[in-house]
Amino acid sequence: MVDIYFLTPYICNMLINELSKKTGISTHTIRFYEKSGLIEGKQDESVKSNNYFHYDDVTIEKLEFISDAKSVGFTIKEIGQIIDAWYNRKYTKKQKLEILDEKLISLEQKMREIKEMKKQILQFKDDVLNDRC
Amino acid sequence: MVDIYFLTPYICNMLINELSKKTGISTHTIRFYEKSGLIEGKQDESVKSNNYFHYDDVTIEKLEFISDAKSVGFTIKEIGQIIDAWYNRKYTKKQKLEILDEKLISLEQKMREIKEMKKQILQFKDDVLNDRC
DNA sequence: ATCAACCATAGACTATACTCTAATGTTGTG
DNA sequence: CACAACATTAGAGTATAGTCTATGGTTGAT
Repeated sequence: MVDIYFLTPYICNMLINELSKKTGISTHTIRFYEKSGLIEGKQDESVKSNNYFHYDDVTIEKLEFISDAKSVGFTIKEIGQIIDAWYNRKYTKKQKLEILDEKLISLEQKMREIKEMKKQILQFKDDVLNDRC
Repeated sequence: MVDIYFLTPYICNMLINELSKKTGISTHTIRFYEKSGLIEGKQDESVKSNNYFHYDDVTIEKLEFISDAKSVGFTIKEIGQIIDAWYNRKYTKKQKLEILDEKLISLEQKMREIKEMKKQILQFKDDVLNDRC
């Protein structure tokens, strides 16, 4: 009997419920992300009795990346571009690097915006403390 | 004749079209923000022939703040809380400082998420450059 | 006085990102 | 072998944040 784990690229194989528990993202939302093309489960061809999707550890990483990205204002579409530039074969090497560089620039911009906001909120605090508002 | 500008807190008085041009935000969106309670124009009581709203320079600052905040993932509701904590009288001093501190913590969190994303995208670039994807 | 360029309100419409329900099938433990 | 706890798809419903249209009034330059 051959150990299947030597034959698959999957370190770990889980169904959607386990993936949901490990990431804190609901199964509904995970399915929504899958329909949106951000992640991808695999059906086991050798099992004919069901059509369950299996997910690996990379999917957990992707979902954590998606959570971070959404939290700082990236859209599903933008997140999809990043993931595709990393994982997908539909782009050339050059295109991938262009997309990733573009997103790095967005990140720098967001970082500046956060610093500006922080400065302003500290000023607001100062205004409140000194009864200027 | 008394100069009205000595009697008002307004440095500059403009109508919605000028405000739109100065901020790059459409008049529709500005009105939407006004309905949402983020900004507030003032009608000139002495003018009976129209009901035009007038905006001051602080409104420009607020709109720029809103743009930054939206860009890094804050919702209208959260932005409203910040602006109210700064400008509004409906909170006590203590409540205002609590809200502002809470938002500073959100900003720190977002900054961490951005740094994490940056690290990952740099890794993605490395993967692409070394044909690991 | 005319007319383009503005102003206002109300409400319909759209896109995004979920979130939930219904209907139905599968698995595994007592 | 029952049945709780899982799985699937399709599609409806919701919240958020605009975006647009219609209708009607005002302003200011010619």
